[in-house]
Amino acid sequence: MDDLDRNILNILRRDARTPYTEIAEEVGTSEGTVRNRVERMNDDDVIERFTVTTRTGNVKAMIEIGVAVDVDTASIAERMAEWAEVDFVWQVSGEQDIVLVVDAADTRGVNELITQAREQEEVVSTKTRLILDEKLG
Amino acid sequence: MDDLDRNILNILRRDARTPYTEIAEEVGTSEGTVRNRVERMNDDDVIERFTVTTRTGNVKAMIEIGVAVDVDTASIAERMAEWAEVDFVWQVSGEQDIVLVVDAADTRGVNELITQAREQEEVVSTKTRLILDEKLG
DNA sequence: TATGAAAGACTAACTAA
DNA sequence: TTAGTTAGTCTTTCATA
Repeated sequence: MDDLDRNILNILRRDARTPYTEIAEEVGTSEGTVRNRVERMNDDDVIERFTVTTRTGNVKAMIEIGVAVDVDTASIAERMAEWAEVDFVWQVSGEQDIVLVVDAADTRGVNELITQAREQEEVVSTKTRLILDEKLG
Repeated sequence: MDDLDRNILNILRRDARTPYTEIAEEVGTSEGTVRNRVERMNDDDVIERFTVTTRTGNVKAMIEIGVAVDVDTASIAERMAEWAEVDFVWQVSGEQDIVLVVDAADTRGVNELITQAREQEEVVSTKTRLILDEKLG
């Protein structure tokens, strides 16, 4: 990871479809180098995946979840990552243990996810915040 | 937005570099149709952007920020979105007003961001949670 | 929806550090 | 031995009918 890698990543974060030739010109190197660097970062999991961000549903929310002390948080997290409309599942420090970032069609969709979370035996508390606006870094 | 759009999106979410020809085969239509659909979704902002998810920094965190009542939250959010290492800025409901999702090289990097946030006049409180693990939905 | 043209990405051989 | 470059080839996308 050097400055060249970081420069390439910054361009890809804004638009992952920027041609290698264009990136090369911007960062001052050859197309081949950019390609090699991207491949290497992809293999090394510096780049996790190429993806699209969507604004399909119009209601995004953070659902913060507390779980019982004696359960395996990771396996619950893994299960929740499979739920439709869930974008991220984070295990976090702080009062709650898991944060779901969800993107639902409407508030009813968010509510169904909260209900679904509460129905899990391991879940002892939930706290939801609507994401009113999002800006990308 | 119909089922065809949704199918295409699901493929792009997992790998945004899947060729149109391959997507077409998988969803049972032609390359041109896929291309037109993707272009349309891109124009309509159903697709926000093509991007890469990275695991560069090893410390991710949520920095929850409370701001004074009489200030323009949106403009602060916009400013913070420009900070390096910030992935998302969300305006949220709940006790705090803004959530930064950051991806820093180490805990010092996170700490610098917290400090930077506190230095803003409008900021009255911060609360940070480390993201210990992330799973993608 | 097909087809040819253009753009982009990939292969592999080569060069330099 | 590793990273970078380059030319030629192949794949994907794009525009046209």
